[in-house]
Amino acid sequence: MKERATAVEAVRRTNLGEVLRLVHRHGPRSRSLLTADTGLNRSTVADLVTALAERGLVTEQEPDGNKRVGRPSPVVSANPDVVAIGVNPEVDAIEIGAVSLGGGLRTRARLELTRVPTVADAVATIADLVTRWQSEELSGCRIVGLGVAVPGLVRASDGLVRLAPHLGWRDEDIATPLAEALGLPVAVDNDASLGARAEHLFGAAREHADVVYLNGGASGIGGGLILDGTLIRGSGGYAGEWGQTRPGIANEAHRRTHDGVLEDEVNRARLMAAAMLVAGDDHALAAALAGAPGPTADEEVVRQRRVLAATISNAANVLNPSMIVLGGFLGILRDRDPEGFDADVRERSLAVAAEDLEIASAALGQDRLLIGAAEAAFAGLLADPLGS
Amino acid sequence: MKERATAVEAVRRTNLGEVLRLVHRHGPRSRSLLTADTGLNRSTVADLVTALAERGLVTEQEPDGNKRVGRPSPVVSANPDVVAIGVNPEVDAIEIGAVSLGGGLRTRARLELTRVPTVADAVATIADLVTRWQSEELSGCRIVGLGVAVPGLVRASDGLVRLAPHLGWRDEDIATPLAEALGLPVAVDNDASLGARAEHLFGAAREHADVVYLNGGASGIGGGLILDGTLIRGSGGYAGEWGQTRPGIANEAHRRTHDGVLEDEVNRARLMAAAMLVAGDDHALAAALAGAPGPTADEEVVRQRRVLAATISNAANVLNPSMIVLGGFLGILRDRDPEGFDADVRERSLAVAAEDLEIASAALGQDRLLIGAAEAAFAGLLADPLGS
DNA sequence: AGCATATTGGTGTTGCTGGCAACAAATTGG
DNA sequence: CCAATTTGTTGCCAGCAACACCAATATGCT
Repeated sequence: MKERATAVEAVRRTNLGEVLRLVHRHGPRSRSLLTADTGLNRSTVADLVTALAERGLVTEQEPDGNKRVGRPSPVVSANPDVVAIGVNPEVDAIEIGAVSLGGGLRTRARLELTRVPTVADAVATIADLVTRWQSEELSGCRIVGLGVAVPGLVRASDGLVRLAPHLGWRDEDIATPLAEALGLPVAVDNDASLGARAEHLFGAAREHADVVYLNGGASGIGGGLILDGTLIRGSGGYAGEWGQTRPGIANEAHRRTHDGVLEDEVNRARLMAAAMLVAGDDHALAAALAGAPGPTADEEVVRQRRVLAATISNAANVLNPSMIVLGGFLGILRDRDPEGFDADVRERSLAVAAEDLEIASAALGQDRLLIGAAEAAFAGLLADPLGS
Repeated sequence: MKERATAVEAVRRTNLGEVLRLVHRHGPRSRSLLTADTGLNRSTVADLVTALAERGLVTEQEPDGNKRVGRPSPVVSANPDVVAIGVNPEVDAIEIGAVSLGGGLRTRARLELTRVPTVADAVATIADLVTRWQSEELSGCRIVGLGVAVPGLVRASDGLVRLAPHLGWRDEDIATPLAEALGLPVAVDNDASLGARAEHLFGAAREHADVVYLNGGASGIGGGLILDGTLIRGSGGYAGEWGQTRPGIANEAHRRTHDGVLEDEVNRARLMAAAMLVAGDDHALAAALAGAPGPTADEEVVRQRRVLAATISNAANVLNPSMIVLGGFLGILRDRDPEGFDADVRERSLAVAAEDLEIASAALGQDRLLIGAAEAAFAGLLADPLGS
């Protein structure tokens, strides 16, 4: 192996990656469209597509009969037999999905657990299922890697799980044993960051370069941050921990804790209690809140919305995103009256920061984390499509 | 002019820019050091340096006698006769500086004003001085452009000043008339963003890729944000407005306004009042606070520090920077007891986010904005050193 | 002093990449 | 059936960085 590739070869890698990224993220495209999108020469694009097709990364179909003047241009599609595995270990289950190049979820499974998994449990369970998939559902497929979405703090430099409180993991390395068990490259990242990436690529925040993503789960509030089109991880990889910030609460009556952090105040358990629910998913929670008798549930919703809106407008002032995406129960809070919520945020934001700001509830459902995790696994391929 | 440069030529541009950037930002370097830093081949670096020298951007000196084994390597320096002009229009004066390639401030001037300048005033004053400089102090120099640091909100796409409250500017275009008057390219940006860039390149945040910069001035609190090594401007260019965020205040006794924003609570005027000063710069303020009798001044410092620390720890949790730089009177607040302040911030931050976090007061003085503005003017040259 | 060794600059050559022009192919529309 | 239009294909060219080889200059050992 060469110590260092030439800079001209890097151009080739970049261009190959750009073509592959286009067909991966924006669906099948004709060669002529690719030349327009990349700005490269026709002959160059032809060469790049041929190279990708030889490696089995893309396929060329007959031109679609869209009846335009001129010679029809063959359509280039990502090969759906090239897949990445996305994994999301949680307290009660491990979810695994195989995502095709092109973005389609090919298969998925939810493995229920009887106890909170250790790293060894998780590795064994995952390796077992993936190995089975390799000889069944995914036989004939090329698996390029695994991505793991961990509900906790993940060190960016090496993917070490510094702290995943609900799993009870502390300074655990899951990447190495998984990679050894399967012989595949493994990427590990925080779940909210990967959710942000998924919403950015395939969900509510498509085409937005500056995105704030906030997700409310049973365990707390996490976030992801895309600025200038790139996922921001911070110096250690721990960026996005909105749940641990201290919200500005103007009305002291709205405060439930002394000097508490956002996830103490805006909190799924409090909503469940207000809706008089003992258990249930987000869907059940939304329904219960809508049908709850008396003013208690409404008051709690209003209170949490207020605190959340204050936090979001702070984020809008500091980061000036064009899109803020709310996932999990935060989406429920907003959906009770989206216009009112958005107006509340805008009112507390700088006018110029608010003028281009959109707010949306998450578009992708449960598959969000699996897609984001798989995307992290695809990253290496997209950076260097022909690389060994 | 070509419609589109070839991708191989882009490699050349990038490499030329990288060499020039190295000698600009990190001082004179031997050719052999440049090859090591760029990772390029010796012969390539020789070619690049020659091309830059032919354009008068760098000069080569005799090897310094550092007595190392092997053939001595000539030292490459940025040509200090290549300059960019940095400008900072303010309420009471317009500051202008000529910054050399290499980072040195070559000349500067402070033009006192009798009234708040209009855009036309500012353009006339600036153009006048720069024209005089061109035939005197800067005769023989090549001026590559102007950068303007505006105390207000600047639209990223075209440099339009959307709102500069203290100057009374609203939707004003200063770039076009300045560019026409001088025949030079003009870049406009928010003052705090440019201050952040200056601290990042030449000040307290050197070598840090993720930096939060907060500056406290007479008019309020602005900020700049460098993440992943790049200046974050947000979707419209208005990122960094910490002054308009609502701080988390745990102790209600520390609150001075109802539902006020950070710059209502943490505020230079309140400090001046507590120090019983009517006028004075930051130096005078620091001295007065240190010497003020009675507990009033101390209490106000403690109160403002608390509120500021809460805001900063929120930023640390969300952005996970490796360095937070405090400028202006915020630096004074911290300097009263740096260790105590930093500990307060750390205590309210996630442990993992705090472990790599440094906090510092700004290292560059008054020249900060001029250097940052000039750097914005240099950006075009560094992106394409031989371009037209 | 003399020689081997180490490091770097200089020069010409080589290999790779994308652009380009000319030609061929495929389709529409009259 | 032909003109117009658009795109794929082919062969050639220019730009760029790497490489090999030689020259220059220093150190260190004998």
